[in-house]
Order: sequence, then structure tokens, then C-alpha cells
Amino acid sequence: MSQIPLVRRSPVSPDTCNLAKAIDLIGDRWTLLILRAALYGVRRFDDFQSELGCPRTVLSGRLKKLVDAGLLTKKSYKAPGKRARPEYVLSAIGLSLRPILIGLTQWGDAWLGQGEAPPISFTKAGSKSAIRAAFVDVEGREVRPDQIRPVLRG
Amino acid sequence: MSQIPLVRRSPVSPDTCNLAKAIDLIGDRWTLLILRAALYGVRRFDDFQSELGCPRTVLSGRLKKLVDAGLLTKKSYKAPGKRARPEYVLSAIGLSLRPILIGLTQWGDAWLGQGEAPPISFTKAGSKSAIRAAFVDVEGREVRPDQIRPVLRG
DNA sequence: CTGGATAAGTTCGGTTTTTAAATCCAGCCT
DNA sequence: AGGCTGGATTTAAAAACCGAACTTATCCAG
Repeated sequence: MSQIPLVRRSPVSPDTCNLAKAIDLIGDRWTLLILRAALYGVRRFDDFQSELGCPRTVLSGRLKKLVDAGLLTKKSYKAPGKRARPEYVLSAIGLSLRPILIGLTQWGDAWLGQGEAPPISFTKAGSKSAIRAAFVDVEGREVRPDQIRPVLRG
Repeated sequence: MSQIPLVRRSPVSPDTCNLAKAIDLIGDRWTLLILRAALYGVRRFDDFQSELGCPRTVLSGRLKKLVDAGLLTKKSYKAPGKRARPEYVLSAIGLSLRPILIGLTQWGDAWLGQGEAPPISFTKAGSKSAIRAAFVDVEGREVRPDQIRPVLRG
């Protein structure tokens, strides 16, 4: 797969494409940065805000959008002697983005890291074995990217 | 890995995080939609524009940014009797995003597709074997997402 | 009770980006 | 020359972002 064949139009129009739908939902800078922070375990409004430097209006609106879309769950947490405060926790839907964001981290490691060792890497639990994002077939064996073929629904 | 442990701050600050750098570079709606179209083989300005409905100013600026960042290569194509026109072709850097975008497609299939068969799926060349985004260890064997552990550079 | 601290969220006005429409410009053909 | 194509630029309005200030509610201490 040295080069993708030229097409004048994608085989699936953006209207019906689930990738385009996903991009419409989460494909903006603040949303992606919020999801990143959530994947590392950040949950509280002020923590998102101070880590990301995101304007409060924007943060509030994005968190609400992610909650409404089901990617985050808003929970109430109350420590003794403190008032109840909200936490924004990834739902199963949101957590399913973890592999994609780890894959994008590794893309960034490869191409944006300027030759430095990445500040964070990922291993298999209980071993030092580095893991990387890839594709597997139904039996769990790796498939190289150049072996992948798109199939249109017939 | 039922729940990600709460942290007040990510283990890697956004400044030094390659994921955050990647998000800063490509994490906007039009850029992602352009990359999607490019991965399907769209190369020409007008084709991007008509497929995406992207304002020409925005498209021109985003294509330039992607060329400057090295994700796209601007090539000159000239058919006999026609004038030279530019094509925007994915570089190796840009093409490396393919797995991430396929993974995001499958995330969209799972959560945004509303129970319908996805309009496009992906198989291994020469077989009907469906492939999916996953993680593998150094030997190419699948690692489940709940087995993945982040490791900070020491 | 009052006052202070905390923290999630809102308001407000200025700035920047996006947007739709129009226009420009260059290379090709007739 | 005129017309067409197609990449890029200009323009003004709309939308989104942004920084700063403010509001509100819940807690504790004095």
C-alpha cells in the first residue's frame, strides 16, 4: 500500500460515515484535551480547568456536551465536612476511546516527540513488555496496516 | 480496570505530552475531516471542498498547515491539455494516522451507528477476516485494554 | 450569627475564527 | 479574444473563544 488510489469522493459520504460523526462529536481541541485529562483520571471542574487553562465557559459547555452525549457521567461526591461536588467520570462509551487516544499518543511519540524518549509509555500489566496500537484479526493476531482493506456494505 | 483512579493532575503535563501536541496539531474538526477524506484518497482542492462543504479559506489554510507540518505533501499534477493543479497527498507521517482514524471509525460504529451495520468495515487483504483496532505486544500478540499500564519515563 | 474560603458555574464585552458570498487570477481550449 | 476551470483571496456578518469579574451555595471558625 504505497499510495492510496485517488478518488474524487470518499466511498462513504460524511453524512453516513461513523468516523465523520465521531469527528463532529469530539473533534475539537478542547474536547479532545478534556478527554485526555479524563483518561488520566482528572474528574473535577477545577482540576480540568487548571490543568488545561480552558476558559470556564468553554469547559462548562464541553463537559455538558460530553455528559449529554454519554461519554462522561456526572456524579456527586461528598467528603465528610465538605459540600457535595460534581465529578465527571468517563462512561464505558468514553473509556472506549482510550485505545484511540493511546494510539494517537504513540503517533505523537513517533512524529512530534523530536527524537526524545516519550514521557509516558504503555506496557502490559505484570511485565515490561511494551505495547503498541495495532490491528488484529478475529483470532487476535496482528495484521499489518498495509494488509487492511476497506469493505463497503453491499 | 473498572475505573481510572482519580488524579488531580495528569501524570504528564499537557506541555510535554505528545498526545496533547498531536491534539494541538490536528485536533480540530476541519483538519480531522480533511485527513479522513485524504485517507480515502481525496487529493484535490475542489474535491475536498465539495465533499466536506468546507469554506475555501478554511480549507486552504488547513491544507497549508498540514503541508507545513509534513502530514500532507503538495504535488503538482498535470494532465495533457490541462493546466497544472496541486494534489495534496498523505505523507508517511499523515498515513501513520490511518490506524487511529480506523480505530475511531470503529468507535463510531459501536456507539454512534445506532445499531446499523457500518457503511464501511475493514478486513485483512485476501481474506474475509474482519480486523479491529487493538493493542499488541512486541511479539504481535493482542493485549487487552485492561492489561495496559502507563509507565512514566524515570 | 457573621465572615471567609472554596468551587462550580454564569455573565459580559472584546477578540478571533468561521462562514457565505463574491472576486481575483492564471492556465488551458476554442 | 472569450470562456471555462479551479485554487486562492477578500469582505463583512455570524459564531465561538477568551479573560476577567461576578454569583451562588455549602461548609467551617470565631
